[in-house]
Amino acid sequence: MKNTQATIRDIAIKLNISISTVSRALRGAPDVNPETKKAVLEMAEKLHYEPNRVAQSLRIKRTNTLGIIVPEIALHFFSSAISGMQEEASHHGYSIMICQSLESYETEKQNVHMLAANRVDGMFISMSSETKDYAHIQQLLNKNIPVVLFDRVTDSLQVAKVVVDDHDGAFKAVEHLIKTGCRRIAYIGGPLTFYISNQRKRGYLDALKQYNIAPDEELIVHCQELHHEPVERVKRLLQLPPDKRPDALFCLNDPIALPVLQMLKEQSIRVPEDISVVGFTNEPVSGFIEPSLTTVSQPSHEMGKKAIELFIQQNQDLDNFIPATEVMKTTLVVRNSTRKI
Amino acid sequence: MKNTQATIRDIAIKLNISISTVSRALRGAPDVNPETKKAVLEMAEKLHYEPNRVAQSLRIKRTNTLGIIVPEIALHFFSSAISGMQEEASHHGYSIMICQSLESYETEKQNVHMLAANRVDGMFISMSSETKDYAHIQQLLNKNIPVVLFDRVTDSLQVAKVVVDDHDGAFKAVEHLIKTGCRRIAYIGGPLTFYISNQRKRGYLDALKQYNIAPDEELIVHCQELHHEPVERVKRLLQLPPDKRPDALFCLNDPIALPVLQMLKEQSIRVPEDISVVGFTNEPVSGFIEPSLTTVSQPSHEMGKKAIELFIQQNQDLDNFIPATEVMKTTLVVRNSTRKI
DNA sequence: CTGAAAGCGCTAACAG
DNA sequence: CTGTTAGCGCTTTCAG
Repeated sequence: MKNTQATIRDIAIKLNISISTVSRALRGAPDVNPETKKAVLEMAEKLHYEPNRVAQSLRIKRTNTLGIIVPEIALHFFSSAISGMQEEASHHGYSIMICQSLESYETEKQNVHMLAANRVDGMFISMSSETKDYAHIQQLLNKNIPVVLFDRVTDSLQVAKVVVDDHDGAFKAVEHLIKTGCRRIAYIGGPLTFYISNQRKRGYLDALKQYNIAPDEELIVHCQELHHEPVERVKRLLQLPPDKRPDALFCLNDPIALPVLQMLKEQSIRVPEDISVVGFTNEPVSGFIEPSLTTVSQPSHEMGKKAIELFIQQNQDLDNFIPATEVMKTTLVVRNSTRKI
Repeated sequence: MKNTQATIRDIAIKLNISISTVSRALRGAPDVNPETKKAVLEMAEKLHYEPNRVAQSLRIKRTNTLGIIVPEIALHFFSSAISGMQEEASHHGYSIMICQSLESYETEKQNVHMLAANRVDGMFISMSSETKDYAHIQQLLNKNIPVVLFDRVTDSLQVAKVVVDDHDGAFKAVEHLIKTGCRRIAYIGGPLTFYISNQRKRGYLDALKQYNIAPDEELIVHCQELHHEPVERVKRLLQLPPDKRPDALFCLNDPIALPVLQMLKEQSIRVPEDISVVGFTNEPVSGFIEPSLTTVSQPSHEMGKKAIELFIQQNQDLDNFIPATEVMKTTLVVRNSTRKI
């Protein structure tokens, strides 16, 4: 009593016709007698027939399934991007399979293998902060499996990408800090190998330069780990002598800025009077925290949709395909963690 | 140049042995010459062989894939539950496929069909608020596809379930309101057919009863739609004459309570001085909003893990399996949207 | 320890 | 318009 699932064979036998006719009828092929077709459809309904996509996939060498790898499903930026992908994918008849790397390079590699073994038709990857070797992804390309990177990307790979203009977003954020009177602006970033962190750092440095503020190495922090280290590093910055101390913090992202804000509150350091704080991403929490967080907003849902669109385009014209990088605009959302102009 | 993927056949030919031997070696079967095995493994590595799970699945009639259907991926409760399922599933060698119903019954049905067509080994469903007919799920059971319902469940189906003690959570929430001096407590719920809404309503009514407060039908609201309607309905409640007006709102969940809180702020109605508000779920935002929201916390990540565990158990002992309902404990999180005792 | 052969459920020529 | 046939890549008897 295991697999009670009906097959086209069952339908064929019941109707005393061949399985190929059933197959054709089911798929709505043009050259099939309307009566036969009707009979097949009715019998399928009656037997609760459900096409076996596994068998189909094996035969047609396509699974109509897309694989997604993100660092952490539960982070709003990613769940929102996934949601966008899911919607767009289902419009095009694709199912999605999801993995999380939990910011581990090894897990990410395993995820890639698992999805490859499942023969997904394409992979959508936002890389772990640990990842600095891209052989596992290059291998997919060698096997002609389309890859779209989003948000957490790298220059080392010739593939379609969906990113925001990190440099521009960071520039606008830091410019805002400068315009509101901050001069000793610290950058709280991620690992040195972390692409988006470096892009945002470049934007930070360029803004300083434009306003003739000399960067101070002491105020540029690279965290290896993003959960606990940032708060500790900021604490250390606050212990610098008064003239060395930062008067603003530009954080790699909101998940870093929020606990920092929390810590400042605990230490009774006033924001923005004593120190300004800016994040990146615009998590839903950020608008509600007290003081609300000034941040750079990324269109997560749209980025997800766009990633799928890029894949669809690429598939339509496989031969002369040039990997496109879609750069989406960020918006500076000014709230209360920075001073008024 | 399409599928450059190596197969066991390729390995067999290169090594001049039979494909069955390759298959055995790859799966680490016991009865295979260590030398042959070594050669096979090396050749597999060399050819970047990746087992074809599609073919495997067709043959062994198991896909090692689990299907998940939630109303909305981007809601924190669900993305957190999914994250828990993903982790637990991958421990047991399962991949996961994800769909969202977007609170639509029709979409939910399509999702079920799609996952069934993909021959997932089990389905994990949190039903849409629209769903009041369960034939689509009953059909899965008839086909011996294990189903685990979580959070959004129903009594009408004999399946494994993971829920929180909604009645108890609601009771505690309302009891807290009463103890802090509220007497005209409104319940802002979902559709009459929405199981969890009714459970929470029961908890609400029982708390009133226990404290000898007569329920007032006027204060019990059932919203058909959960995005805009609740705020409108609360506005109407506030227009009641002073002696009829509620002094507290117990909301079905945080996604309802938060916009309500926002609206009260806009209307300069003080919380909790003029009116207390309690939610359910404990979204991350809820602790940060001003005033922070008193709510009932659900262990979303753990619920996800538990759902997978239930499925694994069920699979180990298919014959004498009795569908278990796992009831998890909620915690009342007292914050600033309710008065102090 | 290894090979031959059958078949999972379906599609796609090809022939009528 | 319909049936026959040959696989897709893999596992699994059954013989050696």
